[in-house]
Amino acid sequence: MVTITDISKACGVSRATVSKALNGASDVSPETAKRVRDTAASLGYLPNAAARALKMGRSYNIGVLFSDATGGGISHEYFSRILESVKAESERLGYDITFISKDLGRQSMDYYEHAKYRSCDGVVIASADFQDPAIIRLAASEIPTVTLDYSFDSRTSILSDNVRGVETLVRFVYEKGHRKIAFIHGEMTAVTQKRLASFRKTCAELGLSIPPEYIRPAIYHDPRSSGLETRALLALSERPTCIFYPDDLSFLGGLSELEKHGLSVPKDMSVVGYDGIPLSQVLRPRLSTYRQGGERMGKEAARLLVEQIENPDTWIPQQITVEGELLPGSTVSEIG
Amino acid sequence: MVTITDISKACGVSRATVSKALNGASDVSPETAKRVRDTAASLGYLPNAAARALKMGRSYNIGVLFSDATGGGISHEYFSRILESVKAESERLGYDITFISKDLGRQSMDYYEHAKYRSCDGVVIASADFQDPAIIRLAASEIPTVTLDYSFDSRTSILSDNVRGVETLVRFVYEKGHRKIAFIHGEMTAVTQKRLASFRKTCAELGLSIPPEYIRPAIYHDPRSSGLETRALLALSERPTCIFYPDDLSFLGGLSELEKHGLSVPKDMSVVGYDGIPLSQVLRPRLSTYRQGGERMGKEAARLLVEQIENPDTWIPQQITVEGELLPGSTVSEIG
DNA sequence: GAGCGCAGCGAAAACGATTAAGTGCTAATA
DNA sequence: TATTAGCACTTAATCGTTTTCGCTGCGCTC
Repeated sequence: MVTITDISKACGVSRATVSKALNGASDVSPETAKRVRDTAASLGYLPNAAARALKMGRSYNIGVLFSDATGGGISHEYFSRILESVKAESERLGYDITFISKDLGRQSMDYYEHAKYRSCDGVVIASADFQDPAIIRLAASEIPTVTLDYSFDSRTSILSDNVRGVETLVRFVYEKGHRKIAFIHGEMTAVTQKRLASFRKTCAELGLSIPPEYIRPAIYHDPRSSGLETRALLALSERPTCIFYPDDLSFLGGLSELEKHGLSVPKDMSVVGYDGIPLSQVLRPRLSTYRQGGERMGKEAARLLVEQIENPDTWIPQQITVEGELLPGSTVSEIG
Repeated sequence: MVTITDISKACGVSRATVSKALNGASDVSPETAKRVRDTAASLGYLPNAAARALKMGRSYNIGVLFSDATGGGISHEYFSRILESVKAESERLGYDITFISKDLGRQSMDYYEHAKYRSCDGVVIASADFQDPAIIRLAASEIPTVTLDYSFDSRTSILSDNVRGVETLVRFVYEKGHRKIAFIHGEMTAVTQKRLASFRKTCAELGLSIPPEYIRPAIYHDPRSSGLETRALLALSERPTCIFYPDDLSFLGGLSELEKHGLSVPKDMSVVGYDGIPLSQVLRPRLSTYRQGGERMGKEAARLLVEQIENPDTWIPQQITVEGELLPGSTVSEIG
């Protein structure tokens, strides 16, 4: 491994000067700087991130936290899109990313300890159980963090506009003439609460009274669970004309249940999804859904985290909401 | 930050002893060891990964390489499943994972340099253009590597059993009575070549002669492209009775094209996919496909990489093939 | 010619951990 | 009794960088 010392010997200057030259310090002559850079290149010098991190207390490494327990694992479209854009933007800004987890090997660490151990300059909390004390500890620590889809007090967060998304969808189906709208939702997280509240509020604004049995709990990304709720809805004496699903994938569970009952979409039943994953636009009929701005969210998360890392003193926590867009699709029929 | 020095002061022993006690070295008395561990715990000591890496030349960090250029980005089911299992297994074995890329910030590095810079103990090459000189350089370097779905000479690799997978599917549809089988394949990578060769070989073994126009190039994970090829197949004077798609997602493009022609699956046309992503088993009809053992592959990759890292001298490169399984589904009809 | 400022460079001390070599000490062996 | 062996610990060097503080000469001013 070629080090700064090798360069200093080859150039006949001190290690201090080499370091300064390589980092563009002002007190080294242009000629020396060039000579140093040239020999560094010809020797194939690479800085040593560990030594740097040790000395500077900065690792140029940011942690990403995906706790799969909540079912928000990497392999869900929405999260992998976020991960990909966090990665791309971080790298653009000169930071690597490392996954942060509980329990590394036989050492048991919590998230905060893990991040400290790797001296992460900051952490993106992408998907987690926000009630978990370990998450709360991390968010309350001195380590810069950005959370996605949840706001801790006086910390920076990026939010998908769930309120607006649901409102947009409700108004969309309302305008198509639907009045009996059912809402199948996921587990009761902060996100779900917002969506449900928005659903209720928008319905109220539109003068719709939604019977309680139209609002049904299911599980995100679980077609089986939403299939069961669909069946329950179909068993009602007064069936809805339109069903909201917790996400695009859940819709598929509903779809097969509808088909079992001989109902076709959208002729006999209108449906909408949520997320706008690529798949939803490849299906026939194209799903009516709301596309969350995952890549924008990931990019903003990385950007704000780095800004916070590099300006710790002047940093003011922000909550940014990233808008999505309605994908009209064709699973909502014009009625009445 | 509490360091080993703080502990040594609190305990009245030298830093060396603290280090040894914490790492379970033999030449420290049980009592001292306990005292050190206790004060370490009470002080909230955390080792510093950077200092460790610097001194030991081992970072307990493994690099993961996903170059999105090839379309094998993180957000495809198959790859995110692999990523997730690589992550889980690595963490179980005490290693963190960091993404390796070209170009970190304004520094331009190739993969090898990046891995060196972060002193990764090894790299999992999960998805990449294996012709890329930068990849070749990495694979030829002294850094332990494991590649997925590609074998470099005398390096360890994990392969999906593409040959067997395609053979299984061909025999499956053959037994259902199909004789006119079309094969839409993805870009001509090593994997594609294997699949195509297996298709040809199995057909030959079964005495089927496949007209050249039944074999059509498309693009992986691109429903549009496979839709076009489907259209071309339907335009033939002698249509196939069964179509192979490059992957499950591509099938959806074919499906919508078939529907446009008023053909229903599997009544008028049988189809099979590849990958066996969860979605494929939620669709109605359930897709007949071959499920690749992504999580097994990721797990094996991590396991073998760590084994290689920890036994560099006695390491013998291996090629492991991970079997998948047929998901019969119901998109292949019984004919003849 | 004394005094001053400045540009360019170097010496040396960190950062936090590991580890080879060495130091006393007690107890067992020859 | 002298030697050895082993235990439990310490000393000090080391990994590759960064950074503070000084030092040296040079040119300029008064």
